[in-house]
Amino acid sequence: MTLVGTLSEPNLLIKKLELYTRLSCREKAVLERLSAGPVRLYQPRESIIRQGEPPEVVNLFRQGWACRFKDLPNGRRQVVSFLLPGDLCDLNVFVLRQMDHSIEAITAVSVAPIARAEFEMITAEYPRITQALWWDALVTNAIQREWTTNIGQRDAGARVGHLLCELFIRLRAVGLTTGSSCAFPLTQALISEATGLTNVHVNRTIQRLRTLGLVSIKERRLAIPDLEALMEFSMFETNYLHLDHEGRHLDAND
Amino acid sequence: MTLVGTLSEPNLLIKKLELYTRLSCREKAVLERLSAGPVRLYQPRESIIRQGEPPEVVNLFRQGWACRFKDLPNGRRQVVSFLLPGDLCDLNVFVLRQMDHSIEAITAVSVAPIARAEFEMITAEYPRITQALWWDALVTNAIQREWTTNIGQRDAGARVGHLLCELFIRLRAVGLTTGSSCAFPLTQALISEATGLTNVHVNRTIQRLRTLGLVSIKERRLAIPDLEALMEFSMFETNYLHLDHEGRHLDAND
DNA sequence: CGACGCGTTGAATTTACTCAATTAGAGTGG
DNA sequence: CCACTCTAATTGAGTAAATTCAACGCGTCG
Repeated sequence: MTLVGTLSEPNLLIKKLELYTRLSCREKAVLERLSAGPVRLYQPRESIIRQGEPPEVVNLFRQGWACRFKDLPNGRRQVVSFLLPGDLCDLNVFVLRQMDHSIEAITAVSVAPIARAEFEMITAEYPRITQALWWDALVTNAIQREWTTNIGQRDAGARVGHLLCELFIRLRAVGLTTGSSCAFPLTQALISEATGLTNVHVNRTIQRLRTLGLVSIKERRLAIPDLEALMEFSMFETNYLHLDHEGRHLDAND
Repeated sequence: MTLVGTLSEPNLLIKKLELYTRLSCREKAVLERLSAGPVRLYQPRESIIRQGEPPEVVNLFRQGWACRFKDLPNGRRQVVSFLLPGDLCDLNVFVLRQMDHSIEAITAVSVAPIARAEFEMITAEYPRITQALWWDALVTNAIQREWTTNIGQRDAGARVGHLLCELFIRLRAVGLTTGSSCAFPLTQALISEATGLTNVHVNRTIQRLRTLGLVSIKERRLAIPDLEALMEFSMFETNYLHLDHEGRHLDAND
């Protein structure tokens, strides 16, 4: 892990929270400042935090992809979520003593660590932001429930398709897609660890999705020519992502 | 659903929260009062809230078992968690506009609905309780991640065994076990919906666990003669339940 | 070049599913 | 008390989905 100075990309956390409710300029400025501090950089495959360690900061993911996973005694592991730019993790820092899972960089990752004091300042003084952070945490849970459902009920084709839909839509929500495609750094091995399938089977499954014209993955990019069709095929329903501005009654005016 | 007056059982929410941190007498009194109001009763299989509806109250489960589940377009459903006495659900009431899952009674269930105002009073005035409620919410997430892992990585035997370990230990944590056994109202069909297996396969799996002397389920009771052995068999590690008094630094003195 | 990561393929095997029928038990009403 | 009904548990046989194991191709990088 490397520490470097300030970066200046668009703040995707703000973009994401505004899917829930409109923030005021002042609130946005506060969030900008939060994530404008020094940044930690991680290399692909580098560990960000490990199972058993105490969490120390709230991490805001600025660039790159990471995954949350659990190791099992038999040597296998389950990826339980993917962390994308704009995502927050480890809100448990203020409560839990030790991590029950690990987080690891997939690509090069830049993270803005947010200290406890800053967080408490926000929750004390900016109720609308606090509410939006709650929304984010609850959506994270909803995603976790959907993953349970995905692995438990869908066959390999729909299961992989569902994961691809989710990632595409989450990326689109923060503006990281271009038309019907997006950057896609996941290897088939990672997809298999996330879906509970073997890498061999994932390979054959993706080939089938390709043959059906539903997806195309090449050169680290994912293209979904007909998202509606893939959603139908994968029994994907967007509601669990709660992206339809559900906090509109709280919208700021300025 | 039926409304009835006050009941007086031991308050399992308090018991559960004290696994995290010791509460003061005053705090306990507040929590007692919270859940001492009128109670809602549900019959087995009765719906408590349905996917798509807006959540209206925070429900504290006082008696009985319920399950949270998601319906799929193909008619199947996935049970994503079980709600036991002392559990809270639908903290999302203040944030999300619509439920992305349903909740249904398994046995006869009695629930104490907690209004928004009461909740806000607590978070404003009782930081230690608030912290403990956060702990509860975070543990709920940790459980959801473990379920994802369970379904994704363990074979049928360990998967069912793991579920039984979890339920037993959660019940034990609130004092609802007797020696090595506990009430167990789940049908094999429910177990299959929770584990992503078919009921036929669950049946054969439980028979195997029985033959191995690991569990015995009869007359709506579960007995686990050697919990250590079942945990080993199921690759069960308790850490994700965060039951070891992690908030001890916050303990009340009186 | 050689090592390595990643994707791909084949063949055999196993786990879990499907479908259908049967048994057991609890509860109901005549 | 017994027939009737329902739900839940159980069994058997055939099938399908996914796994395992092993090997190979291909591009990148040191």
